[in-house]
Amino acid sequence: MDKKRELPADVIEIAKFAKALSHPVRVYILKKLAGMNTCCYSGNIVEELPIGRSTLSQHLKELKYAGLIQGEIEAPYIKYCLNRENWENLKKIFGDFINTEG
Amino acid sequence: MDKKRELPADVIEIAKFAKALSHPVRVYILKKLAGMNTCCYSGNIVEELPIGRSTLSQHLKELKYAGLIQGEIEAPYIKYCLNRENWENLKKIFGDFINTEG
DNA sequence: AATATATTTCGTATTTTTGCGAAATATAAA
DNA sequence: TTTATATTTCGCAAAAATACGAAATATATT
Repeated sequence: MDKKRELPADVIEIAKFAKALSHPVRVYILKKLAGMNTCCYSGNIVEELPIGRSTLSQHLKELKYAGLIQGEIEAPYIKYCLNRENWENLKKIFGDFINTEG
Repeated sequence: MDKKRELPADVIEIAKFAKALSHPVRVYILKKLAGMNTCCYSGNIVEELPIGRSTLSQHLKELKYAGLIQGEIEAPYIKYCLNRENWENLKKIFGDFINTEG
């Protein structure tokens, strides 16, 4: 029987990505960006959702922090795109997790 | 351009499952249960992790609430097992999500 | 330089999550 | 029936997440 220990790194990584996906607004944004093979603007997203601009901004910030999206200035807009590299990483991590087998 | 609307049901469902996975202790438990093709006891889990018994109990409660595990009394223990049906559901939901394409 | 537009940051309030120890519960064993 | 064991629930405190409007920032246009 294993003794008390820290949680394994892969488990922590799964939880970190899951946390980024734990709010429907963030899932919506990621799904949109992964679905369109293009990018989008904060202003367009906020028109589709029942939240304010500053709230959206916070969700975008969290997705940036998780490395899942990136913003590029295209003044006066900011164009948000999926971070393909980390998105692939998330796919791998989650793919492995849901295929956990005995 | 779409007008402000509620978030789609599938997006909400993804976020709900992601929330259940947003804490490493809960990921650890699910991974363990999905990996072993068997069940386990609260007492065995708590010995492996750096958290107290009542804290673990709360995490188990959340996983139960999310429908991902179920407990069966096997006095004086409680045997926790994966809820295979909902686990399959999570696999499908997440599988579809990570395969979101343009 | 002044104005208009898009977005973020700040300050704040509310709610939710996380964690713990003590007490309660339930049941097996003596 | 008493005692011991496993787990949960309760009560609480601290931290994090969520949301908003007002103000700040940055930059294009006039």
